[in-house]
Amino acid sequence: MKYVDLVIDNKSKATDRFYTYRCGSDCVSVGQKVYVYFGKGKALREAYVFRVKDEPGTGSRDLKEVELIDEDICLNSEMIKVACWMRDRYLCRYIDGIKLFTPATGTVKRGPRIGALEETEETGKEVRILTEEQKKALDAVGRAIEKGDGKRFLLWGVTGSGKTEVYMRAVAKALDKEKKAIVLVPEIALAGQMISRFAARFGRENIAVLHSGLTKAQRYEEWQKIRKGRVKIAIGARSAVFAPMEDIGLIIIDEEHESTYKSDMTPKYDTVEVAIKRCALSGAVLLLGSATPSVATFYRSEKGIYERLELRKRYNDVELPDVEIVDMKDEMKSGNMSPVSRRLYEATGRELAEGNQIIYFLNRRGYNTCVTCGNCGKVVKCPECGITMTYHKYINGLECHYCGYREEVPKVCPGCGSSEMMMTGTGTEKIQEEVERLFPLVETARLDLDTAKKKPEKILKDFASGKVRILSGTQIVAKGLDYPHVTLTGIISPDTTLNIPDYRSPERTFQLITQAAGRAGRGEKRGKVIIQTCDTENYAIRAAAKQDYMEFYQKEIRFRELMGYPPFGDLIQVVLSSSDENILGEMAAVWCAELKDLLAGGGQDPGRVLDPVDMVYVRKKEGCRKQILIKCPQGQRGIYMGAVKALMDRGRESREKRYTVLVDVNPYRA
DNA sequence: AGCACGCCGACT
DNA sequence: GTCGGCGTGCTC
Repeated sequence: MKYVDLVIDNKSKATDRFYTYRCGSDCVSVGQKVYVYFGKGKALREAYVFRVKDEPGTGSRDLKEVELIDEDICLNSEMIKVACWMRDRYLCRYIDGIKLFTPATGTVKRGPRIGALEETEETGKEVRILTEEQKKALDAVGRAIEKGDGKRFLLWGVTGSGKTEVYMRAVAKALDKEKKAIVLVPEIALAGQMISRFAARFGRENIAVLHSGLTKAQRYEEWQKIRKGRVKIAIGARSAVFAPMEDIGLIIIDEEHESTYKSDMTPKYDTVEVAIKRCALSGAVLLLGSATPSVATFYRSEKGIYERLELRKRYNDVELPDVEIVDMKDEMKSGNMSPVSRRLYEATGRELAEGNQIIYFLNRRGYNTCVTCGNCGKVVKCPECGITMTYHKYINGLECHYCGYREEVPKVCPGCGSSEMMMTGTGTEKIQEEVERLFPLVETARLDLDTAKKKPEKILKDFASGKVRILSGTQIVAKGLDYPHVTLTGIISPDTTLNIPDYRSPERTFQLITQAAGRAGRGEKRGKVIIQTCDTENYAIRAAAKQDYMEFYQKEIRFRELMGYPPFGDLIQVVLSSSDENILGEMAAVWCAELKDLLAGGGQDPGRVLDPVDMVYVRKKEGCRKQILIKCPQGQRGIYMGAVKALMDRGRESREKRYTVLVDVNPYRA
């Protein structure tokens, strides 16, 4: 007879603890899914084994018995440990962590088999000769895999320096050691390319794919392939970090700095942190890759927490583009009200005359980004989310970019009734219109979320064939595009990203400019980049113009240290929401005071708890929201998270709570 | 979260 | 008398 500590699968926070059951079967192990009767319920409930014991332990009460063991879904002790760790790190429940490791069960709808889904273009076994830098990087990673000591690397490689080739060879080394590998990409769209290249090298049958775009049946099938050890490589977006894999030798995170690695759903985990944990538990090697590493990651590579491997040389020795900054304040002063500066206009004309192609980049969809009343100054906001509505010409209406809510443009101000409604702020639609006006003789196109939904292939095909000469768009054009005839990139306004009130705005701006600039000059001819900004002296823009990561990093890291921002500790965001403004204000004050008390009692500086502030995004359903930010210094995580958790548990005991609490560690936006 | 228990008012 | 409303409390 064995005894097991179980975690019951339900939606309650109150049952987030271990329950001891008797188990008749001796072959029960940690991580197993079982079925039990729980409480007064008469239906079988799902549960997971967290501990297996020979004695029941304290309290001799009559225990219930495990009714059934699920043979198909079994995790292992490493995964259970990760779930336990996540509970402390992200203040979620045991079961929230477990659920990430399990395939969604329920209605098993048979979708198309994955293999048939993408045409795996077997590009042949093209084997490139490694550069010296690639060899060096691969040797270091290979040695670590050999040792299985859980070492971590940052592969800092400029675009076109051959990171993927290093990834593939590192995976090959892991396979040689009878180990397996997980490869993570920032989004589903980029998984396709990675899968194709890995499939060509390792064979499609040796690869499983995991991402949120799969149907339940597909996900279940891929999950079992991994769980049963039938594949040695798992590729996918962030959720693939929970691949149910044993004998992991290597986890690769490509484009490590991308924000998509932070989950927006509970538990709000950070994929890199989870990967670090899994590697530490299994002795696997972690390989983070980026051309523009996050400041936090680079700091760790400076401190030796990650070993830094550099790929500075681009294939074919492609020259870096020539970058120019245009001051948009001067443009306006001299009467040019167009979002396209004279310099950019001239340069575009020159490149067109040479027969080249041009990309205009602006990180904002829509035509006008703001509708304001000229009389009372009121801005039209989404009734659901409270954020500014964007005017789209192609639907001739307003759209909320947060929830998708649409409405007509009000003829008169909903606040004061004035008819002086003003449309301001420039988005990609307006840029496209401006480009058509300025260059009426050439074919142009726009690529952003709106056009990508309809006919992305056609736009890309027309651009690839050279039919379209000027392509304007959002992030999509800054990312993967690789066309040799693009010689000029116009960065219309990095200020939109820079002016978002978030401590990482400079970092994101630097990354975006670098990415966008990387689109120009990928062929024979040297590229040119024009950055239009009102903030010509800004360090992020200056450094990006020089393509000098180190200069940016050194400025930024000093600022972070001064402010106590990551990587110098964690930012804990406590979000309180309520339909009643008074209750919210009251509770925010109480939480703030009690957090300060608790921390002061633990010998901490209460000044690290910032006063509650209203949040920009206000969903109507949640009523109003306030956030309290806590700057937790390095090494004090336990005390700080403990204080937050203590308050959350206490709040649960008080019966009538007319408000809700959410906690996000190092949120995407703070 | 379920689910049952229990205490109170309305209707057969 | 007893049916059913939901407030309260526990789950190995």
